[in-house]
Amino acid sequence: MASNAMFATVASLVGDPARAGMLHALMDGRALTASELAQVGRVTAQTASGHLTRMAAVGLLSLEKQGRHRYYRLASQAVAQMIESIMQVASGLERKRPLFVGPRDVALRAARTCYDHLAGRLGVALADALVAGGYAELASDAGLVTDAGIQLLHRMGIDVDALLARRGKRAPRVLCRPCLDWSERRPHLAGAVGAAICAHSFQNGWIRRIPASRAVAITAKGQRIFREDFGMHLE
Amino acid sequence: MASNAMFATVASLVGDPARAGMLHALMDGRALTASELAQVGRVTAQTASGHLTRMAAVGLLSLEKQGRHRYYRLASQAVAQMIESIMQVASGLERKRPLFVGPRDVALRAARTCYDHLAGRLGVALADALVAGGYAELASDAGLVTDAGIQLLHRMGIDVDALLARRGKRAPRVLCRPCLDWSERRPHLAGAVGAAICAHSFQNGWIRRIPASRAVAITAKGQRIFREDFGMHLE
DNA sequence: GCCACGTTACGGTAATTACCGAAGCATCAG
DNA sequence: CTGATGCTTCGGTAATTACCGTAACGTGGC
Repeated sequence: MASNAMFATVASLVGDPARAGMLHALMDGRALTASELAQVGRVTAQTASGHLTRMAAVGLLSLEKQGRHRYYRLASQAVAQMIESIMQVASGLERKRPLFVGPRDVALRAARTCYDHLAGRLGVALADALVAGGYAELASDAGLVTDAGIQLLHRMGIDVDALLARRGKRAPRVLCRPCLDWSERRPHLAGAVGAAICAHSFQNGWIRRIPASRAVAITAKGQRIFREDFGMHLE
Repeated sequence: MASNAMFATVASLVGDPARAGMLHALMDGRALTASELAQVGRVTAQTASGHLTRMAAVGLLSLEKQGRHRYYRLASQAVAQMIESIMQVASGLERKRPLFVGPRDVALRAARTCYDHLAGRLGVALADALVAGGYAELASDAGLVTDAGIQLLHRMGIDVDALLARRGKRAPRVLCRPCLDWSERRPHLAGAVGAAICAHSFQNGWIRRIPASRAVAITAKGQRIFREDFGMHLE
């Protein structure tokens, strides 16, 4: 098969520790500058520049010039899903050896973004609450939002119909993708619906980003809404 | 984060051309001997042995000794999904340059297995037929089998209820996972239901494996059943 | 016992590649 | 213009690692 070479190229690019760190940092879906990425990759600016150029040339990253800054981001959702699935395997394999949890990990495990949706205990709790309330059904393979769920989201200000219309065809049911959480080992809500909820949570100030991290903090307002409107149990 | 090292290790293992070829060959879900894998990786037996030992040590592969043969297979479905997602990215990036299609690719594009389910034009046609007949609904994120679909599968001899019971909880609906086909660029049926259909197709002689390849051939019996019972359009 | 076969362990070699220092561009501020 | 900042290009070095030849180790057949 012809694509075998490109397959190895892609995996090989991801396989370098410095580049892996950069990609990891980009998993929150934001665009970062070359300097920031050099920092998270723990290499000098020159080395980082080379890495970034290569990844952009192949198409893993997309580049946006802005003044004297160069913002790199993941090129597509497919790339994010690929990284997610590798993390999935890696965390599964690592579980066999003793695992130290640093202080930064604590925040990450509590709540973080996974490219475009919520993950960590927050993400899992959200998924659990939606399932418990009959708003969604979630299996390991796939999930769907029930009519009650569509109404709930609409009340919260998320127009699911517009979401579907934007994606072309109007499906008879609102389907969503489950994403197995690497820290909680439980599925949470991904896909278009998960992304919409995450974006809406940021816009309305329910959560905010913790600087220099993929972790997010839940605001007081968010605490109330998640608890009262979604029926979530945030320990 | 601690798992960054393992993340890079995993991706790095997949990133070597020889190992990539081996993993690619293992994507049909079968177990292959070290010699066979050396052949597909285009390396000598000694080199292959080293590769295989490393991948098994990390946990990407599982090993089964049988007489003087050593059978290696993908360690888990998670590994298969990871490879699938990398192929996804790789084929998307490669599409930009002219692509020559070898004679072996023709068979692969027509019908092949993707770890545990059907892919290629056969897989896509199956998915299309199920959707067209109202037996399934398939979005890019997720999919589900309708009641009519459950009945159809039951008539064909696939007990969906048993399938769900085996997976623990009985979900209110039969959900399934869509898998974007790298050759057809269209979703086909994966997940538990996809795997069951594939296994059943082999057992009942609707399809058979083409030796030394992930490609499968559709038997005369299969042609008839796919066409008449499933309503598929095989070009 | 023997031989054939599949597989693994141990050398040395060759190629790849990540890395940084120094220097060169580009952009913005003054 | 001058300086400062962000980023890239170039050159040389060091480390990693894939590879194979040879040899040894198991297993099964005779």
